[in-house]
Amino acid sequence: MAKTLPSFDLESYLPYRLTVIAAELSAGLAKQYLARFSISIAEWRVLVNVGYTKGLSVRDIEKRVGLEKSKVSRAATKLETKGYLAKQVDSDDRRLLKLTLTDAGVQLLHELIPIAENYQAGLLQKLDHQADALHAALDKLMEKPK
Amino acid sequence: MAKTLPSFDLESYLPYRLTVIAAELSAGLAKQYLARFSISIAEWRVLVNVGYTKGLSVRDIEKRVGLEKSKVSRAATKLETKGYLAKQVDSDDRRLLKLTLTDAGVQLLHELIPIAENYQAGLLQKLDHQADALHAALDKLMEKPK
DNA sequence: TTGACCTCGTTGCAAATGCAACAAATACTG
DNA sequence: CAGTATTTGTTGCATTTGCAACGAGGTCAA
Repeated sequence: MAKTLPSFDLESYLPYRLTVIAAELSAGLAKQYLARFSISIAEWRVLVNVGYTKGLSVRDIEKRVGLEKSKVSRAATKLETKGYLAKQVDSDDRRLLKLTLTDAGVQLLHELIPIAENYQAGLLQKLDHQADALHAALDKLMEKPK
Repeated sequence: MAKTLPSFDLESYLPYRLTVIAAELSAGLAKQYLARFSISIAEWRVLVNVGYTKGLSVRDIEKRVGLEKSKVSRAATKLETKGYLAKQVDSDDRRLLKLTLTDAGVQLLHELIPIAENYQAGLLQKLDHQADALHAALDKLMEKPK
């Protein structure tokens, strides 16, 4: 056997690298902070989106955040159960659900946002002055193929 | 109600951005290519690692790739079932498993690597000349806090 | 050598996930 | 209009996941 393999550098393979790093960052945030509030990452994302754009539907969030609609649906249901958001049928298009934060949801965000900002601040510090370059590169990566 | 929320920019929030992008890239690769070979992402990672460093153990891969050891174990078992790799008890330390590609595994990598390279090439093209900057920033992000 | 402790890989189990199927609502088409 | 097709959110179900527990092997000190 001992056939030669084509050369390949896994360490600089982008899908791999980004996945590892993203998982690490999300886990760092979730396990240290969000877990204290019994909030999952999916719930956190839904919460933030609903907080900053009122009346979003499940589908809107699916598209914005890249979460499966079933995941959004279940996260929204949990948040509703916990009293953080309210579902309301859209009167114009009754298939749509308008999601809105309750007062408790707003209150919760007031607690979570500083934690998130703090985490981000730590990351930016590590990045030194390269944050802009990082975002620029990520923008490029997300461009649709022409 | 209508309480004001602290300002927060989800779009530039790094754990979020990286997660979305990483998921998109991995899905792009997996759904278009790996799926054809009935290979999951975890299996693909194990395969590549075993291919390029012979005699790795499950624990080695766990550390290198950031996969749960149970995930590595199950991926390795599947690859073994499919005939792509062989498990062999280390004679020096009989707790360890040495993982090695079979000929079929080498053959499979010969098919997969060009596909992966091609995918990466597309990403690099999008990145234009910013690939180095991206990697440099990711390196910074991964630095251990001092 | 014995006994306490650590490490490796696997597995049981509960929870999370993704996908397809579904009902309800709306849009389109002739 | 009627009838068909599409969209939206939920749910059933099979698969995947992460964690803890386990057996087997190894280490170390007394």
